[in-house]
Amino acid sequence: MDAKPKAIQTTKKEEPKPMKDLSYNPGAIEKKWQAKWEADKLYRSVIDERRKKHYALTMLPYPSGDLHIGHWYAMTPSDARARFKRMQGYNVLFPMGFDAFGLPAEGAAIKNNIHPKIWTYQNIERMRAQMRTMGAMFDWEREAVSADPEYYKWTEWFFIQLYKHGLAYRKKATVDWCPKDNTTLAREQVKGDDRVCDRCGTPVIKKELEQWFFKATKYADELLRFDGIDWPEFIKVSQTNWIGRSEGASVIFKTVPSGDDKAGDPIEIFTTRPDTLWGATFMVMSPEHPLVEKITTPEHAQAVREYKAQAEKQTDIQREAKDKEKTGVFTGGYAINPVNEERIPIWVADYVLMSYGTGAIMAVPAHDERDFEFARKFGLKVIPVIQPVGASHDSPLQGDTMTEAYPHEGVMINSGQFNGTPATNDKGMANPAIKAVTDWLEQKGIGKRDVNYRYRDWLISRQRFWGAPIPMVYCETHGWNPVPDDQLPVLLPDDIDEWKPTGESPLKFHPTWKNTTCPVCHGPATRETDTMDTFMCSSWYHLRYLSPQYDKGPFDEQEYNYWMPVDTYTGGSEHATMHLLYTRFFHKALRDMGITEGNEPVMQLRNQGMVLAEDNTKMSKSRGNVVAPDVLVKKYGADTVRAYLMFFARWQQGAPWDSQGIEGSARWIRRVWTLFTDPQIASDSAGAASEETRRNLRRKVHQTLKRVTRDFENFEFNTIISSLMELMNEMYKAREAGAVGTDEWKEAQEIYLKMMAPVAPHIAEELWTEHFGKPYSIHQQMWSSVDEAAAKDDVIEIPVQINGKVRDRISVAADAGEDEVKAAVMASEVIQKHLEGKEPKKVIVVKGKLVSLVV
RNA sequence: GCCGAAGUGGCGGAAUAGGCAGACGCGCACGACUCAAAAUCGUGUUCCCUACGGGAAUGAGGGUUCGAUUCCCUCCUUCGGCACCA
Repeated sequence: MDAKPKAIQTTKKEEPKPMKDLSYNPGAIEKKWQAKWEADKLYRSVIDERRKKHYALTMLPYPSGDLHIGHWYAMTPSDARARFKRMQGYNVLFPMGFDAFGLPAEGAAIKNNIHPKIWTYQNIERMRAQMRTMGAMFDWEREAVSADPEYYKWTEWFFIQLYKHGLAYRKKATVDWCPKDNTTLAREQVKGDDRVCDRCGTPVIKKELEQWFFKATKYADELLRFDGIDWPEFIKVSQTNWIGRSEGASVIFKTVPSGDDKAGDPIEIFTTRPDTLWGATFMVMSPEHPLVEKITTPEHAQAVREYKAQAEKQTDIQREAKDKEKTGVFTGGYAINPVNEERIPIWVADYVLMSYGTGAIMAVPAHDERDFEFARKFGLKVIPVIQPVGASHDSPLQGDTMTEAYPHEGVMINSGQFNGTPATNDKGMANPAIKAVTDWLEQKGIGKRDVNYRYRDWLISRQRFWGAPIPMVYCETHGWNPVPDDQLPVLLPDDIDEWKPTGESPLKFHPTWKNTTCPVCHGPATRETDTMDTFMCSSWYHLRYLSPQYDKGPFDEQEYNYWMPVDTYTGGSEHATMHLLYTRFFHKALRDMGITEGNEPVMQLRNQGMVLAEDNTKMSKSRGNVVAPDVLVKKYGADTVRAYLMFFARWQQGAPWDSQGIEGSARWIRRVWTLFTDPQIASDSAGAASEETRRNLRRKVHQTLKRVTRDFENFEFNTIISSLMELMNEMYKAREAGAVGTDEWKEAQEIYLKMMAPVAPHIAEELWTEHFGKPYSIHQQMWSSVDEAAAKDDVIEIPVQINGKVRDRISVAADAGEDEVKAAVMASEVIQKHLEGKEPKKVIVVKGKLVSLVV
């Protein structure tokens, strides 16, 4: 039959009827569905006690102005997983908001003379619109913006709660100061060897200032425990390193009285090696140690004064440089080693830091590299007290001839009744020598078990405008008092016009803002003009999402009880020791104040990697290598951008962008479209498929479903896409074999679209609803379950190895018994050829996997 | 120096209970369609050799095993955390 005349005839007759547009037009489809989903409140999450909840959280962005590809990389795979969870039947909460306080807004204020609030809210509006193009299932009714007064009212309230519970306090301290951002920083926000500001990369300097702190160190031990939470190993390790717990003992050394007013002040030291006490041949104090002056004898006063002065002048980087030669001066004073009554000299040296331990140490040169270097330079005594095992006969350690310290395991010597006790490389009380000596010290009352941390309290004062005000008031007579709750929030003024950074908060220079009355006596008082670290705002945003309009408290308890804790949290790993540590501290502090429950806010944490530029460097505006998602969405559609971001790298690792690579994902989306919409397919040899074709199709579908389900669970997005591509390729082949129209084909289509829905929500909806006429919405469908029987292979091809080398492949029934398989192997000509008539010594049959012959 | 993660084709990567290394995609090559190009479709693509066959290969070396990308030991490289922290 000739089809051509017929076709011409049809066209003529049916001309008035417009042809359905069958080409894939992502721009139109995506806009259409985004509008409908929003109008229908498809992604509104409300408490439903009958269903299991799933709180999926992704880190909220700073409204810097434009959504970049990194935001997409963080958010769209997280969205896909949240969608998957939803299809699995969970009641999913997936909120979004803005971390809206922060420095760049002030930078813009200075540059463009625009109020930070205006700049910030303009950016938020722009980014919201950009985010809508992602087609994510954000519940916008739960949006929270940390710069909204309704939000920061509660940030202030939390501060007051912490203050009232003794967890917020003010003290004068040597603090880190960024000279570019003109503000103090928390220790976590100073990074790297060169101690630079985390935000701007400028090296920080030290300043002596009175600031507000949160008592995070109270939770040091608890923060080291990660019980019951599924967090990446390296985040836990980073936090553990940061907290830096070391176990040891504190010991009190009495000083030798040598003048009228120096009647033997005791000096406390901390050591992790109390087992080496007998080897302590001198003491070293930090130049800042308060007892230095008292201990120093008149003859040494001049030298000590000079040394202190030069130490003060040096920066931390100079002082803490590891290759720096040791310096120090003798004070003229002596201490008594409490374990053997030896008189030992007391020195001052800057290698001992006032900020750690007690600012004074016992020096054991034989077993500590730093002390050894110091002792050799200044000719101080070296007494070994740990002898390496085995070395004792031929070359025992000797104080005079040692060339380096011996900080390793051995046996105690020169240590009285402890001689012979084995000292291992174990730290703390796991070391028998340390344990024995510490127990003895406690018995004798000389010292006690002690623990020291690197971790410091969180400095939260910032000398900046655009942050939540610290709600404290100072009165000459009543000191510091919190602003009464009914006066919260302390609002930021709109009428500010001087932004120049001066090193003090712009609020200080506002003519009236700081003037208020004392909450106690109602007399004149002044407000704190510093604002809070923005990490304070982000420590609790996951709670504000629960009820952003709630005004009786920071959150609605009912919402809390249903949704918390966060089930999965996704975001960048650069926050390992900042936000992710602060938020844990915050939750524990709130728990102790009776505000939250449970020990941890976040159960499962996963970090995405970074999308690098095509030249393998970090994307930056100055390099001009930034990939703009808006342009990509316009060219390919959001579904393709989403798919490519999930496909192009291991999500938790990241990779350089590849502008050609995205074509592969675009092709996949288009080929799916064609496969499901091409009218030719429906007519071509439909229904003629053999039993085998249909069985194979169904098997592939269920095998894919199994893998995709598993990979979604494990955040392995790249293999989800490749499995879907593979199945699509199979379906094209099945189409050629006439599978279209069969029950297996229909099932394949349905499962395919459901698997695709979390990845590419728009095209999946369009095909599901418009082309197959299935009930709207695909995003409210249940995830299909795997038919294990269908997924099972019935005939498998297995390799046959001879001495570990694959020589042939044979086809056997999947459930074939060992004898059957063996027979099939022996029947192979190739195998017989390789055996050369020999009988295999051993035949290993691994069911369903392979056969291995040993000759 | 201590702690952690990772090293697989030209590239991103797959192989998730020790069992066919290189799935899927990019790129490249060839072919079909086209006047031509793009798009699309098809075929091939780890390396080496005397090439319908054979050998080597998952950072390097060793070990366990019939069999190791996978487990164990030593080392190298890259990335991240800590570091004069007593």
